[in-house]
Order: sequence, then C-alpha cells, then structure tokens
Amino acid sequence: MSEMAQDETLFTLEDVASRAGVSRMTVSRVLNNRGGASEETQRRIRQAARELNYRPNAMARSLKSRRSSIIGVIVPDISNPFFPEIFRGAESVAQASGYTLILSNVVESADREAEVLEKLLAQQVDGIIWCSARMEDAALKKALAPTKSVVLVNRESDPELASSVTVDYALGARLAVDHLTEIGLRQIGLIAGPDWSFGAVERIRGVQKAMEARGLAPVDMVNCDPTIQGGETAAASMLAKHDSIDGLICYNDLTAIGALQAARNLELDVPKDLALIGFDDIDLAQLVTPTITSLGVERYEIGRAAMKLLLKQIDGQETEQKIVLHPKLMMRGSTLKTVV
Amino acid sequence: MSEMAQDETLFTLEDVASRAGVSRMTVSRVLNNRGGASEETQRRIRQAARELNYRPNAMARSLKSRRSSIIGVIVPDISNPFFPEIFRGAESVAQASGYTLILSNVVESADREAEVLEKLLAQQVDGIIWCSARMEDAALKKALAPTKSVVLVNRESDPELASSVTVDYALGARLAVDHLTEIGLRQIGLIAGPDWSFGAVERIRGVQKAMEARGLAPVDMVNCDPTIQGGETAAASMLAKHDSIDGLICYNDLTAIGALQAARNLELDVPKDLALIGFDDIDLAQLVTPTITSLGVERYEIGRAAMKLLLKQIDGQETEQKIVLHPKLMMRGSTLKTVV
DNA sequence: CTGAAAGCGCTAACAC
DNA sequence: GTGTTAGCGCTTTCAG
Repeated sequence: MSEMAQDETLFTLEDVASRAGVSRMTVSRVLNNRGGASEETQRRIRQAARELNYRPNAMARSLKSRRSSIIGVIVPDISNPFFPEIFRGAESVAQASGYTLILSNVVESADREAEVLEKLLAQQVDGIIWCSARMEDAALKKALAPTKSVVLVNRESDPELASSVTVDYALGARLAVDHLTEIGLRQIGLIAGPDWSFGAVERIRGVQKAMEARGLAPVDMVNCDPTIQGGETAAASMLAKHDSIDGLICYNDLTAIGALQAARNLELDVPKDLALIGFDDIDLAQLVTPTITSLGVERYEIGRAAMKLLLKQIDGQETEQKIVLHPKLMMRGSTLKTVV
Repeated sequence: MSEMAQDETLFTLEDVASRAGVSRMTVSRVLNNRGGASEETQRRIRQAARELNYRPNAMARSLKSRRSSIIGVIVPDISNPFFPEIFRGAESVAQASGYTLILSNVVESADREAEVLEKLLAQQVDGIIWCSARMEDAALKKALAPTKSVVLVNRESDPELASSVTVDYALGARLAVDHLTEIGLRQIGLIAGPDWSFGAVERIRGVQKAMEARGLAPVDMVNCDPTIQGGETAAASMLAKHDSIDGLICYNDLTAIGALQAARNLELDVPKDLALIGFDDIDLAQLVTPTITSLGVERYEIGRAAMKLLLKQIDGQETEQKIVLHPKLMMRGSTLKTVV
C-alpha cells in the first residue's frame, strides 16, 4: 500500500468540492485566485486539492471559456536549423503568458500546410505563427480567411488577414554586394536557392539592384535546392561555365557550404580564388574551414517578435501590421579581405 | 458582399443540423462516417456542413470522449540537432494516426521538466514522449507516477512506469574499440562527456569492458561539456599529459571536433598521429576536415519507434518494455587505416 | 461569502 | 433511420 502512484483516477472539481465540504463554484473561484471565500474555506479547499492531486482539466475550461490557450506553430521543416530557434523564441514568450504550443512540421509541402491549418483550427488554437514557405499567395490568402489571429513569418499576405514578421533580405543582399565589391571583386555569381521561396526572390532583386547601382550585373544565376547538395551542384555547374567568377552570393549558408565543396573539387582556394557569402548565419557557418561570411538574422528574436505580436492581437490590442528585422553582416574567412 | 471571409462565426453541430433539417445526433453520425442515415439525408448533411464551413470542435469532442488525440513531446533543447529528427520521426507516425503533437522545450533544466509535465497532464494529453536528460532518477520516477502512457527516449526508469527507446551505447563503444585496435592502435584515451549523462556512463563502461577483453585499458579519461569547446579543452589537457596516446574515443562528434582542433594546435596529424572517433554521426561530422569517424544512430527511427510504442500502449496493447537501437560505425577520415 | 442553474459542443445509450 | 436524454468538467450569471 504505497503512498505513491495509487491515484490512477482523475479528480474533478466536484471531488475537491465535496472533500472540502463546499460547492464546485467556490473551489473554482479559490483555485483561480478570484477570492470569494473566507480564509478558512480557502485553506480547506487548497488542502483538499493538494491531497487529491487535483489537476484542472484544460479542455473543459477551454470549452467553457472559448479560449484554448494553445497556439499553433507551423514550420516547413524543424530539421532545418533555421526553425528551432524561432520556435524557442516563440516558446519563451508564450510560456511566460501561459500558452502551450503545438508544433506542426509541414515537410515542405503546400498540401500539408493546408491540412495542418485545418487541424489547428479544429483544435481551437487561439492563434497561429505560420512560417509558410510553399503555399502560393492566392492559396495562402484563401487559407487565411477563416482564421482569427495569424502572424506570418518570413512572408507577407493581405495585412487585413495576417500581420507578419519578415527579414529585410533586400538589405542583406545589398550588404553582401557592398562587401564583395569593397574587397575588390567584380565577377559575382548568384546561387539563388529555390524559385518558390519568397526570400529567394527578394535576395535576387536586392542583389540585382545593388549591383546595378554600381554599374555591375551578376555574371550568372542559378536556382537550387536550399541544401548543401543543392549548393554544390549549382556552384559546380556555374564555376565550370564561368571561370572568371571571383565571388558567389549564396541563398543560405548550407548552399554556401555546398559551393565551398564545389570549389575544393575544382581546386579553387576560398577565399583567395573565390569568395563565398551565405545567409542565415547558422552555427555551421563557423564550424567549416574556412568559416563562412554570412548575413545573420537573430532567429530567436524573430520567434519572440512574432509571438509578442500574436499575443497582442489575441488580446484585441491594436498592433502594427508588420515587423521587419535587419540582417547583419558577419564577416568571416570565406571573404577575407585580400591584400591589395 | 464577398463570398469569402464573411464567416467570422464558428458553426456548431446544431447549426448544421438545423440547416439540414435533422438532429445533431444524425449529423454527428454522418460526419463521423458511422452511417445511420439514408443516402439522401447524408447528402443534405454533408452539403450543409460544407456550406457553413463547419469544423468540429476538437475540445468538445475530447471532453466527451476522454481522449484528446494530443501527445506531448518533451525535449531538452530543440536547437540541438539531435532532437528535431526525433520529433520528425515521431510526428510522421502520429500524424498517420490522427494525433497532434505539443512540443515542449525544456532548456536543459530539471525544474522545467517537471513544470512542463504538469502542463501536459492538465492539457489531457493521451501520452508523452519524454527525452529526459537532466532529471534525477528518483525525481523522474516520482514524476512518472501520475502518468498514463509515457515512452522515455535515451533513458530508462522503472519499466512499470514507462517504457523506453534507447541506444546501445555500450555496443557503440565496443565497435569503437574494435575499430581502433584493428587499425593497430593501443594507447587509447577517453574524452568522456558530462558525468550527468546517462549515455556517457554507458559509453565509459562499454569502452572499459571492450578494452579489458583485449587485455588493454584506457590510458586516461576525462569528463567534459558535450560541446566543441569542451572537447578541445579536455583533449588538450589529456594530450599534454600523455604523448603516447594514438587514439581518442570521444563522447560525441562535437567533442571529437574539439579534439581535432586540440590536435591541430599541438601539430599532431589526424589520423596519422592521432585517430579520433565520435558518436551520433551528426551532419557536421562529414563537413570538417578530416571527416570524423562516428557511431551513428538513426534519430528519425528513434522518433518513429518511440511513437509507435506509445500509440500501442495508448491503445491498450501489450507491448515490449524497451526497444534498443544499435549504432553503426561510420568509417571516415579521422581513423583511416594506416598502411601496416 | 457561497451556491444553484444553465450551458460550452459533442456523443453514448437508448428510445421511437 | 432518426431523435431524445443525459452528461463530460468547467465557469458565467444571478440569487441567496
């Protein structure tokens, strides 16, 4: 007859109430710190609750109160090091406000995005943070319609339907171009990432504009998967075609690392023969040799900002429609200034 | 008067029922594909549901059915590349069975583990996958008591309280020792990782046993943080003390990479002067030079296995108490066989 | 200060 | 085939 683990049963308000000799209502009030009971009664109630190991049933509460205190987070791929930190940032804010997070991984598929959204709505989430990568604008807009509070990350839509937290990739692109030109490079290629990516499009436009402003243009540009393998393949083919290229701006750090491998295979020295610059500033960028220069965003901050914005919205406060974060140039070995 | 987005309202079974001119029950039966209505009625009901964009309220259903179809996943740190893949594996199975996952990040803190568990129980989760890293055995056991279905990952407890999915680290250690001795090394050191780690203890025991079986013993052994920095510091001090050492078995790939840096600083050539072997087979192991030989586990498989086990348990099936996965030796550059 | 009544949205069990 | 009754655990409203 051990003291522990004999409570297979789940106790309810009713149980606590009868044990304390009061009504459910009184227990409810006390346990939610809404007063409404004498000191003595409160004591008895709390003790009864403790003895029974009472745990309020969040579902029942939600059903009645019409607030689930659950927030959905949709990411394309949690294995991509970009997203765990966003999640952590979002979680840190959510937790402090008593919210619980459902994480939905969407494996880079637009269909799954729609499916997962339905599920979250059925689950009565109070809001959604949506890192939508694959869904087309029109479909996204339609999906957003039946939705209460949504914050989009890394993407925008009709501001009436959802606010957003984005990164100024065009600025990042300009910083990249500035940096490469400042260290004397002119023959710049673009490993552009997937053509369906919102961010990719912005980076391309940003690079083109920045180069134009200096009377330059990209030597070449190819799309690729946002992976190491994708970067390697793309860079290999580009470098084979244009041996004049002295700098590559890559979609992200993974593709930059792929490009690094491609350069090695061609016996090109990075940064002497070829400079590389990536985006995202993932940990890996500092762990390869040479280290990769990158345009970093504080991903944890993205998550925090998105969740703060969302909670304000849920709260019914008037909020800004969009937040734009600025990337910072992290100079590293792959673009070391060559001695002029 | 656009057709879209005018449905701020949430419709209920009642709404669908009255629109279709039947009772709630009939709607419920039809929408849950439990028959009980004529073809014609079914058609009317489905149409009404579609017109109203009816979405069943999962909370209400859970309250009634006493099954939330939600599963909690507790990880120490989702930013650690070890865990996202476990999550993905678990999700792939859960999704196929209609479960939704709450992810709780516990930032490597035992207190947070307990807190998060409470929250999940209040949320009425049907089960929990718990990658518990920090909580002490006694506390874990106590925490497990009020719990229905839990699968522990990378750790065990009282099998009455929770089943588990673990990795046979002792086997991994043996494979490491075998490999190093086969390529002719005898002076083996052990970079042992954190002393609070379940896996670290198993690896140490495994190495010692395997070496004993060959009439050998580790030259030295030091604990360290499970990070690159930790590995570097530990390896530097060990190599300074024993210049006879020709092979290091490291807690994980990160510490192995740290050791690699330490070796470089001492102008030792890897693998010629010193062989290195890590655990986990993270992506990084293939991205450094030389590439790191490692004992790999299929993390995605861990997640899948854990979720399968959990769902069976929830289902009331008799299940095995523990599943043990076997690491595989991934031979790479850091232990290249020297010409004999 | 405390409690009774009513109902959140859904579904099992039993009628008709 | 279809509807009625009852109730999951909680809280809002309003009386005592």
